[in-house]
Amino acid sequence: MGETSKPLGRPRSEDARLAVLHAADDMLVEQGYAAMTMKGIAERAKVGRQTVYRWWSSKAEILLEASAADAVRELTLPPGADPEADISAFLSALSTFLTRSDAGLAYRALLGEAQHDGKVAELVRGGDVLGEAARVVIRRAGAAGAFEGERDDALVAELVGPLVFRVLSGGWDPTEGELSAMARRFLRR
Amino acid sequence: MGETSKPLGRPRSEDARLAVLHAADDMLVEQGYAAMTMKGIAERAKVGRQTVYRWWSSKAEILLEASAADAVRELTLPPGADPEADISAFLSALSTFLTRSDAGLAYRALLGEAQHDGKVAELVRGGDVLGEAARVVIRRAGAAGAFEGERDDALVAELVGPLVFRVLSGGWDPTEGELSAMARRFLRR
DNA sequence: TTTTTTCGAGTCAAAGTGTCTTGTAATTCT
DNA sequence: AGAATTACAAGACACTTTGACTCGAAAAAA
Repeated sequence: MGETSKPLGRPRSEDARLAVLHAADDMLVEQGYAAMTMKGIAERAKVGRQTVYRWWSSKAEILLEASAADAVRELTLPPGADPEADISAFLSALSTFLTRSDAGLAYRALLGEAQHDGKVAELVRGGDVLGEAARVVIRRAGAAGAFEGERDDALVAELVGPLVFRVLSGGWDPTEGELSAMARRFLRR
Repeated sequence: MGETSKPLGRPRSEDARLAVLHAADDMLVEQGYAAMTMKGIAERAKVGRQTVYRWWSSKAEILLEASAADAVRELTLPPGADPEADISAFLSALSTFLTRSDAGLAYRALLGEAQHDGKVAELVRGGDVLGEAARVVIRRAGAAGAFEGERDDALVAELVGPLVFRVLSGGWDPTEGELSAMARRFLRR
């Protein structure tokens, strides 16, 4: 059962796939989420409209695929010297991601859309980008045995919740000092 | 300069205003944010389309006005017996607000929209409903002198951030036990 | 009574939606 | 080689929303 036979017919065009992904990313950055349309993406990517609808059913899906890989890359860091430096570096990366990176812009757009679109909510729940990255850092900091008997999700929320909340609700751009204060507070618990 | 003379012309109809607000609220609950349209709201409120556009420029603005008052009411609680009970009760109210109340549904929709619409972002920043309510509770708990020299915004984010993050990113519905654990953690810092 | 502003109702062009059609290209199966 | 299958770009199609606009009527101050 290891090998699936090659599917019939003309294979999917990787060129077309990438063109759509890049067009979506560019349009989000240049014109904003509201101005993004399926029609506009198809035209910009020089791709048939049906080709877009065949593989994605909404602009949210396109955006998710376009940004997920970048998000993971930007939030995956080498281990720091000590737990405080490690956590602090992660919060700093998260802050930059949320406020400055294209992928972060897409993440916020998606999280936003998830609040009033059930399908997007499932997508976001499924590809839990932030959570994955945060868990790695938390485990590293807790290797010595702290955080015993605490739910993973609760810890993730404790770590990223305050920062994410401030960015989402106010467009706040934190200083390094505030970030390391947050890191210290998280570790003393 | 205390008194402004009465404006000329036909006064704004309070009936029309309320009809629009109620129509928007009902449509959000019954059909969801995506299905809400300016046209639909006007028709349901039995109001001219121009009347809607004259006073509000987007469905987000209507929703904000429709839910702001309710939100404040639902999140304003009588003081509790002790700080822990007080904070715990607030988190419980916040959780119910976010996951079950109509106004909370509107709040999440607005916070979502703010992520990809600058105008909505300013509206949300301006009418900082959650922050106002949280500050009251925090001040009450800190009356004895805790939390000295800490920025208000930081404290608000510490208190509500983890809960809000979990609801926004996963539609999570917390138990009473988890809420009081969060309250205790917030007070021991 | 005149002026000013709002009211409900509706028209209109522009744009997006998602499906469908047409003709062509790429790949596997017989 | 030829048939079957699937993807491709281009665009037609009916439907909907948008936001500016027009119309005549109504409500209040000057």
